[in-house]
Amino acid sequence: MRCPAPFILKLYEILEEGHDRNQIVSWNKEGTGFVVWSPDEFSELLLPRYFKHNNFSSFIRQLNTYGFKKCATNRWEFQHCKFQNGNRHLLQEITRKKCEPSVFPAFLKASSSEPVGGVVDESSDLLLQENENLRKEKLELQMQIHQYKSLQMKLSDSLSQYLVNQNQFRRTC
Amino acid sequence: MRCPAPFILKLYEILEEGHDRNQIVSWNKEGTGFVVWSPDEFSELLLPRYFKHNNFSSFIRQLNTYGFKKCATNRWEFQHCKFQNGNRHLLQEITRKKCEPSVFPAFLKASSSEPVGGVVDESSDLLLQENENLRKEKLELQMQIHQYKSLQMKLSDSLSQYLVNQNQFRRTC
Amino acid sequence: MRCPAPFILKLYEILEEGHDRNQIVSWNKEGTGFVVWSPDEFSELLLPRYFKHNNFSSFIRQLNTYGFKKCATNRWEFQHCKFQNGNRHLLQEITRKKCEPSVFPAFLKASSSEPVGGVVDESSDLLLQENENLRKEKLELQMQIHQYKSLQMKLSDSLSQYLVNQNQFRRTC
DNA sequence: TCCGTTCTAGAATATTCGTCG
DNA sequence: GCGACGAATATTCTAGAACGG
Repeated sequence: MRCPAPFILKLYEILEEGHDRNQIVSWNKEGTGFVVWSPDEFSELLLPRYFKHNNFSSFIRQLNTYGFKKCATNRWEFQHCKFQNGNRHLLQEITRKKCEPSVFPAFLKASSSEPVGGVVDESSDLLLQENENLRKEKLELQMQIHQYKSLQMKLSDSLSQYLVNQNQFRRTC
Repeated sequence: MRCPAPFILKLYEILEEGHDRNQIVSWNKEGTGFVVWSPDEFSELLLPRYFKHNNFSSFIRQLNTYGFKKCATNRWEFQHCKFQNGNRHLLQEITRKKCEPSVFPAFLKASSSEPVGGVVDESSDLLLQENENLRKEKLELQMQIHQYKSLQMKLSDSLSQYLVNQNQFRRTC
Repeated sequence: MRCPAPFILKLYEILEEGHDRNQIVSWNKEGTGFVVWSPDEFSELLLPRYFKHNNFSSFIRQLNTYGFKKCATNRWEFQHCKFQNGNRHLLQEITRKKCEPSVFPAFLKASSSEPVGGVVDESSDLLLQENENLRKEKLELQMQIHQYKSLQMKLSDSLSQYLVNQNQFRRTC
């Protein structure tokens, strides 16, 4: 893994650029988490600078997605064990929680690693899959044909209409 | 389905609010599609008003996601059979394409839905029927294509013939 | 390998001929990548001089084909480890990515060409052939559709172009 | 065959909305 | 109410696929 997730990096940068915005958001005393002191100002001033929205709840959703936990009842303080002041190198260990359906990768791994031989059901399954594909492709073709049909109509209309106009023009020219 | 997808609705509204922005984007003549006449201005002025970005490519990605097709080689003109000027009620029929990461999910679904009891003959029988259907549908498609081919020929002939006449007309005008 | 790929060479030349076009595109500070500062001007002024188009997206596609990566979220900055200011001799190491049909197609191909796992039912074998034929026929259909699509495009372009000329003609007639 | 151009899709992250305990 | 999460849509970056020179 090369670099931290974009969201994590931006969050860290927001805290790095402290200045007088410490009254809006800052690391906690121990540097083991951060506190949003003023959700309103944070949402209106800082969020739009770093993200494509100004909703505090969306920000919270991202925090949860990356495994941050709210760790106080009376203020907006969040923690993640790998998110610490001064330890930028830990950031890349903070990943999305997405629990990967994992049915898939597992299947791929299995099919590629072990010889497919011997299991009769698999061949039938493959045929099913084959037919599934064919059906989908057929739908695609039908949609394409329909579109060209529309275009054709449009073209035909334009042309005939133009011919009419043109004849009138000739007469009056 | 209650109302159209957000993206579709916004797209329609952009075109509805024509005014003098028709030089940036507008319905085509027949109202069966739309043309982005100036991608630059469209990206800088209109996109940020309706979406959270100003990237033309992101806009294109959304169009493709909802099944729109580019239908001209020299302009940014797009069509979708359910996207027509004046037919707002059709918008809700425009939906996102299912991701179905292509072949795999289909395979998984098929294999999981079937009783794993190794009844190969039954599945083979089903596949036979499946193929039968596919063949019939394919014939349908071929007939359709033949029709459009004929129409196309006529159109092309008319147009070229007209161009010839027109040139003669100009000379003698 | 003798000389760099044409695209890579042109890209390098564009950056070499800096002048006052640095406001359109230039090397980054470190010379480890480049930034397109003004995609609009870049597309309209520079692309046509070096390539056969003026589409920014086509330019991006080429960059990706050769393994360049976008390395900033707020600007069009791209990097490739072998693309550095002053190191012209590295350019020939930048090559097109090989198709590498990924895991999937390979698996599918194998399954369709030869009966998997050796012992497969006769009926299944027939179905395999059936599907093979269906696939071929589908390709035929696609080719036909593509032909009509091309014709359609040309027709449409011709017609619209002609209408424009015609209007001009009328005014001056 | 390889490269370039175009159009569309895949895949990952981001944003929004709603629900559940 | 509240904190966490699922799911749908949106945005971004990269790749697939077809065609043509």
